[in-house]
Amino acid sequence: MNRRHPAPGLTAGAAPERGRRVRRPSGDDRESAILATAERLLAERPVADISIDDLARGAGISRPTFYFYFESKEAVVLALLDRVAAEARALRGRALEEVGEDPAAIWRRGVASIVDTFRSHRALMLAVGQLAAESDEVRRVWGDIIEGFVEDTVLAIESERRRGAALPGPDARLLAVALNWMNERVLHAAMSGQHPSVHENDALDVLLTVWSRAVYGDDSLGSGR
Amino acid sequence: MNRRHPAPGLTAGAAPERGRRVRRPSGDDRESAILATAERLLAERPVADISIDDLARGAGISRPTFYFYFESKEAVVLALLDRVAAEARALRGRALEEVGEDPAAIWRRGVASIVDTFRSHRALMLAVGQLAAESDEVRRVWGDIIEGFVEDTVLAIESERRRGAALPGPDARLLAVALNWMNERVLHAAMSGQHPSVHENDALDVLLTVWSRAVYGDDSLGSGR
DNA sequence: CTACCCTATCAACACTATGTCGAGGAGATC
DNA sequence: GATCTCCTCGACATAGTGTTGATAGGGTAG
Repeated sequence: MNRRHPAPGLTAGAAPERGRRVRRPSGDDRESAILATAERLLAERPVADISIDDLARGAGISRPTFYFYFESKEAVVLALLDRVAAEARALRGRALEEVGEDPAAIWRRGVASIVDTFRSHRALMLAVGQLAAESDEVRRVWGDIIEGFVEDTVLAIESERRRGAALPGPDARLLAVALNWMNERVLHAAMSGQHPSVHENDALDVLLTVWSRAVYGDDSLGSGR
Repeated sequence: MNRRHPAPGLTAGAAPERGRRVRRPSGDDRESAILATAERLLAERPVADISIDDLARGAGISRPTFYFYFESKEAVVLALLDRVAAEARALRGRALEEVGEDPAAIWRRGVASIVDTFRSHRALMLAVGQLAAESDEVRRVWGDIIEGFVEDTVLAIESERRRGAALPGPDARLLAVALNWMNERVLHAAMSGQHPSVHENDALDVLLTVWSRAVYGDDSLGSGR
């Protein structure tokens, strides 16, 4: 009963447990073979149509062996999500540093980095959306990621209000939660081609317009068309 | 092979096929027993935890008999959704008539009627949210309902722009799609207690604030706190 | 070098759920 | 009373999940 199962999502929620344990190679190989298979299959079809057996066979192992590496299909997706979330945080951090102190640029880059992350990992994002409906664990981890954006947003709104640039009004957190869920939903609809939706290429513009107006009451973030 | 299965969702998309066919009573009784069971069970636990067998047993029939009345679990939920959607359209229609020509009141009532519908059918709304992730059919029907709101919204935005009251800017449809998906997502999060979310009682206020600012650039719809 | 342990592996099983087939029964209609 | 249509279910086929128990083989401690 000496399983590994690194408790997916703790990585995203708390401190990452970086630092691979010393293990003989085959273990890590299998693990990444599973991850790679998941990525490949997700590009082809929805998560719901991928069985644990597909994942196992794709990685060249049997189904019971799969369970030695992951607790479930969700755990695999969560592992992929951890990597992407880390990458996204890095991207976002770099984008925001690069841009200095100009508030308009900060907002633009902040929202744009979310849009970019969705666009460059559409298959994963779609899968997470699916699974979030079924799995408490996935919903929690995804919620934690959104929570990160919300907290950034709250800080930014409050700082802009202090400066007198942003409209006063409802609790910054309420506004932040609403705007960030809007991003998530609009992007999901756009990526999946759900009807009704905006085209992928229009998403950033509309979202920014709504953010701009919701925070400042005007189009000072640009692209109000 | 003389099945009934009224093609759920067509009812929502096109003209409702009102007017029950003349059938001996037991048929309709069974059908509504299934519907009632679904409603009862949905109030207790998530759709995913309700099997077709639960539905059948709850209605006092066997599983194969269930299939005589509905194609699947989704079809049952869709049937419930049809009823609620009709009711919601009526509510919305009445609310808007009652309010005359005052634009601010129209917006407020329009958004409020959506919030109310969510609140008075939370179990169903949650179930639809779950199933929309898995089933194309549910996603399509739900999308059609949202599309209805979007079209109303587009008309209202364009009319307010013509009057010179609303800000010009991005295509009204893009704005409408974003705002309506925001409603959906924020309300879902609120109803399910997903983290992060706004409290159910705060939802209307925040949403209205964002709508107001996105359309007019100010809090002219009131409740900007 | 041998006995032992620990990691890794899978065949086989137990279980749960879905959807279908075919054989009826029971009222209405001819 | 023959027939038709609606309705019903036992029994089956299928597909997926998760677990158990047996085992192979590398590392290592005695």
